[in-house]
Amino acid sequence: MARVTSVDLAQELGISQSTVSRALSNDVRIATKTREKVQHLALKLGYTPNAMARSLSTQQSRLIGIVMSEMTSPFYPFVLEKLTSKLHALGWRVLLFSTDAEHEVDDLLPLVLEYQCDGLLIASASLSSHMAETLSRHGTPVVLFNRYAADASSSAVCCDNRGGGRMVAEYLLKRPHRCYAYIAGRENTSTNRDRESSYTSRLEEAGYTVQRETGNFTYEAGFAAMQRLLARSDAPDAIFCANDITAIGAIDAAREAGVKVGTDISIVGFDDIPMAAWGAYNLTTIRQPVETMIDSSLQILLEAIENAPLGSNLRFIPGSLIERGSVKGQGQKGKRAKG
Amino acid sequence: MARVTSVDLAQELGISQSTVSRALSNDVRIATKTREKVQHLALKLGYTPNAMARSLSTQQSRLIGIVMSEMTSPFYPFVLEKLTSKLHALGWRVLLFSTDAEHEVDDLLPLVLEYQCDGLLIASASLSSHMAETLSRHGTPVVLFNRYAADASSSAVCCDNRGGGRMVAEYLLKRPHRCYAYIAGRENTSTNRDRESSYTSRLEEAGYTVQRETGNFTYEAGFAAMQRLLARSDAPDAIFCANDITAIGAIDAAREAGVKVGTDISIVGFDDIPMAAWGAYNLTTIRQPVETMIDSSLQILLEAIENAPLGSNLRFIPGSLIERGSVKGQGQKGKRAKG
DNA sequence: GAATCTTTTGCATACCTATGCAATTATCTG
DNA sequence: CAGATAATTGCATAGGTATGCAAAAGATTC
Repeated sequence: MARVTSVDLAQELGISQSTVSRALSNDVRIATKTREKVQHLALKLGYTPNAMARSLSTQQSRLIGIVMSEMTSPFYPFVLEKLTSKLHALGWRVLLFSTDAEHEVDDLLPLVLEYQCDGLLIASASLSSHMAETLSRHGTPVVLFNRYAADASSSAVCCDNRGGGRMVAEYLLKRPHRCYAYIAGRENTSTNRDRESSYTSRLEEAGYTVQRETGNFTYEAGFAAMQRLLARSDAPDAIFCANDITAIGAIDAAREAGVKVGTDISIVGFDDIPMAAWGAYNLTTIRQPVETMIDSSLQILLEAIENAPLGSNLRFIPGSLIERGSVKGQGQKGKRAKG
Repeated sequence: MARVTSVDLAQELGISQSTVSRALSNDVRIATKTREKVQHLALKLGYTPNAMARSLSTQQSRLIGIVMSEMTSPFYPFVLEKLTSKLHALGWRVLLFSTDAEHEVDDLLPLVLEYQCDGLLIASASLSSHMAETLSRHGTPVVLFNRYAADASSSAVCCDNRGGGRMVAEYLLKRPHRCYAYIAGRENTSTNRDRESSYTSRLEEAGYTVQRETGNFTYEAGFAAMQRLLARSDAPDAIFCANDITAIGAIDAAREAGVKVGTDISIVGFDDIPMAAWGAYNLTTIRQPVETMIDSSLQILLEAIENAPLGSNLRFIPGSLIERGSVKGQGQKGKRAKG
């Protein structure tokens, strides 16, 4: 029951604890023979180093805190999985925190700090500038994923949401549409703001006004918003949704109302979650460059941990438009379900 | 930059470190005045206790390891989110490990042990008996979620998959079906085995033989399996899929082939993920009692951490059949998309 | 074989908190 | 006010690892 420690190994072999420690970390100064003896015994006795003690001694926890808020939205589990497996491969461990609403992130931070995380990654949630400052005082680097701070005080990696919104506007403008709308995501997110403002301003540039319905990035909200749009006298025939889940809800609402998506009206999403490719939806959308975004975040974060903190680092990575069947005049593109 | 420690507080106030420690943990023995002084200064200087040092001292990490394998399958993010938020509320932190294939879980365990997790929760992955033994030697309680060990050596909480499979068989038998099939999940999972064997044996009891296609719990596999089934001369008209994602793939394949789901053929899933309720699929399925399963797991795990390890504890929680529109002769039940 | 250099090991301590026990101070009692 | 009890604080150490520096052992050279 009592775990075996490096001291136990030392006693058993009649050598000092420091030698054991060095032998186990393959220190060149230790004679090959001793090293082998130690490692052999360690294996035999099932020795496991105590990471807590090590952290205390080295002042490094090898722990990365990940704070994630929309864990059940299909986009983020993928991100989380990739992040953790990549971090593991690099010898880091992941301390996971989840939060529902945005404001709770601040309450979580003390816990992160208690565990001496060497770095922090915050996905789909933002950080008060006060907390950003606390972190920086502690010397804990932080990277925001798919959000950025208004004051650009923290590093962040985002999809180029503005570029994406503009791309959608231009794509829709090229096809025969009368009337445009946007179904929003949660209002206080940079993601929603950027997608909306770029889409809207591009359309206004072209002389259109854009209808708007509220939403919150969920299926149910998309469904309801679409029903409201369809009930209008000037119902739009080109709808850009804040994300794919919302768009899918909108499609289902349209179908239920007997409106043909891809023929009568156009719906475009954002994310390219797996469900967007599912046969029943076949959704035209902006694909977030997830892998690149993940790699970028990790690169920035780990870099900041290694070297001194080198100020904040903002990176926007362009997405790409994936043409499927939910926009008018696209022909039968992507009609087949994804293989 | 240098983090402020309890020693710093002590020096600043001209008292001993032990008094600071006790004051911060609200020890009754400390005079109210002193306690307030200490807590006030702690707040002012932004003192954060060092969890590593505490763990070392108390021999408790307050860390729960969660190992999860199918993080991108829609069922598990929900589980993960619930688990972490409930654990947080109870003052525990979550160390997250993800793994692709089953065999890798063993490789992960040393890492879990290094960080002195007080308990371990393994979801949708299983544990070699060798590793189960290692854990028990270290005195680390473990609970399996939705898997159980063949030798019942570890505690586990599962949906009653056998009951679920039987329920589906009986439900389908009551309606006009000619010919039955099963689209499998990953073969080496207890989940798949239990769902299949109970379904099949109940149907065989009723004098039917059951066709079978392989799969692996994914959309793509379900899609392909359905295509193969439809290509058969004796194509089945009642298909039970190992999980919802597979069933959704199957539905899309059927539609593409011009087969009407809920009219020409019946498809039933397992899990009741949110997508099952989406208008386009409207899938009849077995709902896993997730919340109950989660609460049960935590209860068993935390109990085992508190008290001595009290042997293994198996719990099977019954699911319930959710009638929607993907089975023949159901009428229009659940035709509306979920509100 | 002494002197020098190289290789290998050990000593001592830092890291930060919690806690048993002893010591000190304050409060009470008759 | 002495003596006893209660309240409060401090001392000392454990917990397990890493690491700077000194010491010891071994190898090399002339």
